[in-house]
Amino acid sequence: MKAKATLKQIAKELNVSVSTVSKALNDSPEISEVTKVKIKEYAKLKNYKPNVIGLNLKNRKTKTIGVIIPNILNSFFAKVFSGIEKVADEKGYNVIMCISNESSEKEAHTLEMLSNGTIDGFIVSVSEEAQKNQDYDHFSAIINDGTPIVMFDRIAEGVDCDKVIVDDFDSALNSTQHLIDLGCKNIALLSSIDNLSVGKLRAEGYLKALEKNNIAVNSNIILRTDAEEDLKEKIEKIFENTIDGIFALEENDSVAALRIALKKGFKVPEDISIIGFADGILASRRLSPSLTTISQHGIEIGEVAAKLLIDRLESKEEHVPYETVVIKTKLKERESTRKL
Amino acid sequence: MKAKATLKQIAKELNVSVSTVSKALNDSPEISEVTKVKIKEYAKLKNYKPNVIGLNLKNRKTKTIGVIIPNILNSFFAKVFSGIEKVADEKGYNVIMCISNESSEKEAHTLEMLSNGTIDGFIVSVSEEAQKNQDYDHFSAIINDGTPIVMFDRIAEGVDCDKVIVDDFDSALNSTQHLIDLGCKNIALLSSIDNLSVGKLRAEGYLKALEKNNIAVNSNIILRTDAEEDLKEKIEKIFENTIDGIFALEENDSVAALRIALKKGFKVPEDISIIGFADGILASRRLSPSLTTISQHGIEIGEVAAKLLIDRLESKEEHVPYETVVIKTKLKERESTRKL
DNA sequence: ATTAACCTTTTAAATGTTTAGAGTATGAAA
DNA sequence: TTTCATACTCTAAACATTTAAAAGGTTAAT
Repeated sequence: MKAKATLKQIAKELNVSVSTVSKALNDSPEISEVTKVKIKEYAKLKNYKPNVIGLNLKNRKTKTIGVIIPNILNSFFAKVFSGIEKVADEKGYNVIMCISNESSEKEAHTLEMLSNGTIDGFIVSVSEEAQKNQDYDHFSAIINDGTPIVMFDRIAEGVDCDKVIVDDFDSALNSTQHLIDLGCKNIALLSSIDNLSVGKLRAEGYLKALEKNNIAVNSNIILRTDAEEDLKEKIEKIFENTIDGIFALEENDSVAALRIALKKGFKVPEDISIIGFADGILASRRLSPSLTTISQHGIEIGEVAAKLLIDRLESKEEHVPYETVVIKTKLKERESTRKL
Repeated sequence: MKAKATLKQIAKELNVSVSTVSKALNDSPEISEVTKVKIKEYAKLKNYKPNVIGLNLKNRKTKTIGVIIPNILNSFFAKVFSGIEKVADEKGYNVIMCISNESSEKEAHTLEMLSNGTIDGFIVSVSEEAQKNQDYDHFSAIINDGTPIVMFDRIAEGVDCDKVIVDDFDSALNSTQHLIDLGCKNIALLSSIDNLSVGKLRAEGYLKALEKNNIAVNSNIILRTDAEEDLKEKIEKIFENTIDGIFALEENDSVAALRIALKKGFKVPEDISIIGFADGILASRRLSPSLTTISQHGIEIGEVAAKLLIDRLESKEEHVPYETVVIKTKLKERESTRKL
């Protein structure tokens, strides 16, 4: 492990001052051609690369953004991340990634840790715990300290910052309407994410669609929970009622519903049509029958979030107003719904 | 955006020197109780947090590790990453993540970028392109410069560094043997990753099992390719031969094989048994019938890799010999294979 | 009273970089 | 020959931190 070349070492070796070396390497007109050539050649020989930390200290920025997501194994978040990484890379930014594991405390801790110089700004999707407890003070504190945050998907209503969301309400409304248009009279709602802001919005969209079509709400075929356990049992209970349509707010819910429907001998889509939100890539489109899904454009969400953040970081203006970008979802019709 | 508190500002405000403040906050015995209390209180009031970059420059390390993986949408890599993140977090390290997108050039560029002070060490799974071209110089260069690298899964044979691998050869051997034990006489091999080191090793394991059991190699039922396109067509061609077992080297391959088998009217596992390597979480165990898989313990791989790297970073010894840790896979018997 | 010992604080250097400003030499113009 | 501009290089400060070493002051011991 040979010591890395620094300006200081080069300066000493060539009997010039550190600043001469710096200026020569930055091609300053103050330095004579002869000296420049000499220094540049020597630097190349020694494979000199400016030390990033020295630069960071000088510039008081790091060209690094911190991403905090609840869980990388959820492929929606993985997709968003890949969008972030793509844009960050294009603009010369690094990405530090932290997993909150849905813990409010780890979220807060990470914000604290990274905001003291390590990163220039954050992109965050709020942890379940923080959403449940409406515990958003750690975000406000960081923003007040001057570190910008962009939130996506799971956002904190009260916190003033840039946000990127999916049109959860509208797409739930439209999807439910789609089921109604297909002739479904008894549409079950399956939600295992009723603790999340997005879950609530989607459920509201469903209810709105029923209301618009003068369909009475049947609470026997509505499952709104936040527990992972007994999901199967709970869904099976829903099946004890008459249903001809299922609207699932999460990929897990729709996959589980499909399996149960098939097991109970229903024909999909002939007897029951199923539409579900799809976080992921793998499951839904590969099942038989493949699931009609509402795709959430995870990659695009990530790209937009990264652009918002970097634009703010590089803006000369002090007080750019905060933006909320809504990404439109798209209904991907597959085999689990009849054709109109 | 109020300016963040620094030692300098505190020192000025309290009319002491910067070093007094530093020492007081670090609880140095050199400083009197009175002064300590005064400084600590003021620092707390101003919410002083030491600037990490200043520290990094001083300590010449950043407590940050760089992870370079080919693709975060592949859930095997997502799993490994979550293992890395977990250990890193426990030991107080941050993780910068970069996606190589299977590009050798981006891989090299990332190594270059980050190795000049930003990170203390790397964890890498080699890009497809680099593996194809045996283009590993960028790794050696970084290691020579004194930045440690730990490679996992897709490793570079010639490069001297810590490695974490799965026992690809042995597990392919054992899985094929398992199919043979089940009575399969004509076991097809499906590989769409024949360009990767792991793909080659697994194929060799398959061949070795046939050899051991004196089963002639039938090249008509062996598919070794590195192209994603026409995978379905290629697999369908394999089905034109007599087969009663399928050994798939990648999740995609096994899922595709299952669908095709079912479509062609085969009963699984009665007519054909299927075993596949499983990178992911979602697909295989949810299909009907669910797939028997070789699970790769992605999270454990990540944990071990992170431990290896951090141990090396924090070791006082200069020349700790490099290690190669082999993680044992496990056959998860599900519905796509008969019971013995 | 002198000195040693001690306690507390400050100075200065170090990490690697940039850059404003000062300094020096050379050549030309007056 | 003096002066001035020009061309080049160097000094020093800045970013935020730590720490060895020096310095200042008090107390106690000889």
